[in-house]
Amino acid sequence: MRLVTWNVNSIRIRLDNLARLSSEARPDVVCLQETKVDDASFPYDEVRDLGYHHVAVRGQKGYNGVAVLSRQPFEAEHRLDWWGQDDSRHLSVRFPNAFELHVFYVPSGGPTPDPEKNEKFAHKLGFLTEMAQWARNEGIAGRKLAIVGDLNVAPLDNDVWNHQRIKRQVGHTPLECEHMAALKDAGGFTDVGRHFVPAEEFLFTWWGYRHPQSFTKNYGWRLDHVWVTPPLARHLKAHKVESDARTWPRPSDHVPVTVDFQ
DNA sequence: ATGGCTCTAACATAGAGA
Repeated sequence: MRLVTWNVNSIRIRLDNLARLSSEARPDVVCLQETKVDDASFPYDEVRDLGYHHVAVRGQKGYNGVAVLSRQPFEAEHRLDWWGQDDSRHLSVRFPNAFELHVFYVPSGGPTPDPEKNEKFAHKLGFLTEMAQWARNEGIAGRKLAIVGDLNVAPLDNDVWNHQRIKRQVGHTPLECEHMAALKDAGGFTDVGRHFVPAEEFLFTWWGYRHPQSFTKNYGWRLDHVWVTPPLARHLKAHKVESDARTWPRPSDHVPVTVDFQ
């Protein structure tokens, strides 16, 4: 089966791009972040027309929002709150006789990498800390499970285009990278991107809008992740960052990440 | 140090993204 995670930066604006991805990559399951739409206004008919008849959404007006689109049915759906906030940053589903899938949209963290001065950064660190506690307390490492989504941290040196320049910026600070390492350890996770692409090579999933040449100059970051527990890691088959999607008309600043399981 | 650009809400411009 083929799984995709993608921060679409508004599902309603990105429907044509979703249709193109659906046609070209033929994913079985699509996990979305930043849908930016409340559940009543979600474009159910449009995604059903693409073949995704089983849909779980957790959205809100204007901000955040996650969703799972699937060609096959899933059994159960859960929503967890983090940092005491019901703000549409997590949704999970269970595929029968297969695995649990948890979709996350981790807070971006605001501009200043200091939790004393910036409540958004404190929120981000608290969110990542609670994820690690959850992974440990719930025995995640022993379950057949994947966490996917925009984790908003580029954890390794070659997950950004210039480590020395960016290591003081939110999303790539040593403190955030330590929180990611603790989460990875707590769940016994395999970082699927780095399972297939050596840490010596650049690997990016996000190119900002603000620099018009960011994609052509490859000023990228790896913010979007698929992490799997040991029982699921045995089934990994392939991985691809769909970088071409950044050149499509009206692109999201994030591109889809595809993982194949056998 | 700041802004670049894109999206939403809502109707001019401000907030958020990272």
